[in-house]
Amino acid sequence: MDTKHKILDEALTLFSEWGYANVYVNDIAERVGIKAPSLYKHYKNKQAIFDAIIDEMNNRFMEQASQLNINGMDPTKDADIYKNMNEDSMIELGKNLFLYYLHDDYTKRFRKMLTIEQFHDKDLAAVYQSQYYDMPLSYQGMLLGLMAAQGILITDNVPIMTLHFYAPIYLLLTVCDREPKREKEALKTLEEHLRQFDKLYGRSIA
Amino acid sequence: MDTKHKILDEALTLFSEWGYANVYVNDIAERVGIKAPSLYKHYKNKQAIFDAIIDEMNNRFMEQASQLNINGMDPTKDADIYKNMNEDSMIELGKNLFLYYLHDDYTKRFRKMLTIEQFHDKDLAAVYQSQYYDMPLSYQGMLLGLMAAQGILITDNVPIMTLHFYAPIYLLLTVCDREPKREKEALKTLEEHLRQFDKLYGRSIA
DNA sequence: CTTGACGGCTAATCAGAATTAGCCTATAAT
DNA sequence: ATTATAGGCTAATTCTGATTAGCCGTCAAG
Repeated sequence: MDTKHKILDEALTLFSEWGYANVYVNDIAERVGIKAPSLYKHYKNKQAIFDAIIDEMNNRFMEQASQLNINGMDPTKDADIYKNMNEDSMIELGKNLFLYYLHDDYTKRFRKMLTIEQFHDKDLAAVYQSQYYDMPLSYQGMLLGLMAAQGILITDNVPIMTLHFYAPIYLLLTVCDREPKREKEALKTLEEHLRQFDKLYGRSIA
Repeated sequence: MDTKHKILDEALTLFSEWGYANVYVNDIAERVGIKAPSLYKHYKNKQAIFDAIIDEMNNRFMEQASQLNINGMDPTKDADIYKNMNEDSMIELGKNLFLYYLHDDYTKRFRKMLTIEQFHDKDLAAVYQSQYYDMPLSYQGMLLGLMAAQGILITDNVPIMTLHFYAPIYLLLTVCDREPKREKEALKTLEEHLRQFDKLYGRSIA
């Protein structure tokens, strides 16, 4: 990886753990394996490093969103993927979602950084809201809605059902971000949550 | 309020919005209405202010916990309070919990500060975990468990039912912390969540 | 071969924020 | 009345961390 990019990478790691203000350009340089002044050959200043990270994130999220939209717009694609959905699809969806959020290194660091910086930056708050509230609810709402349409799940209120699906996942995620050692426990709880969710909304109860 | 305490109060306000490192002793002093050096008549240094806030919080939480414990230990007290519980009790419990967390000024500021500082301080992470995961689940688990014992709620897994009750409340709380303007929307969602929860677990379904 | 851009380094410099020194006033206890 | 203390102020001082200056080696393009 070229230095310029390694700087962003290491900076993100540090920012996500300590917050912007607690990280010194020196720390970043050290991890990159150069001296602090050399950073300035690549970025105008510390703030520019932060901004570049945000930019990169925006790009990634934009890609991600456009992909979702394309699928959302194209019923054949959806049908293709979800034509043989069943109860297990839902459980898979939950587990995959959780594990992706939890283990994807970039996502994880970015989420933690957002968590730390959200309150003093409106834009970051908005990004957080979008990534961890609005988009998950609407995207998963679409999937669960499909399942409901097929009678796999039963409800008269898809958004709230989606909330019931997602909120525990989110809560467990924050637990693991805070104390990774609780991951095993969280995974067990996740399993139980999904099984119970299936009992509550699955056709088994009808 | 005496100066010494006002310092803690204003510092907490600032820390909860900007994080420890982004707040200057000058800012605190200004809000208190004194000059920065005067702060040092009350606290050894900036860190001591932070520590005093944590101390105060520990005391409050300890009190709170001991009260819960006393109730938990004393079945007559519980019976007294919860003998005529019904579906509405559960809805009340949810709304009160949410509104208390959301509007209690001290709680709110402290929660936001914890959110910001949690990742670089094991102790704070533990406090957060306790206050917003373990304790709510165990305390509400007790209450919902009582309701289940009385047949008001039906489940074979009280902990997961409690998670289903609490996780959406927590998620909506974080939404409001981030963007208070979404409070109305969140309250509406909360209502729907609780009604749906009642449908899913209440005896109406049995 | 030689030159200029790139990216590294050391040694300043700058800026800003925490903290200390030392003084002053009010007040409460002797 | 005297004095000790609490708590405020202004004016340093100190510390720390970001940034700049200026030097140097490498290497690719001409």
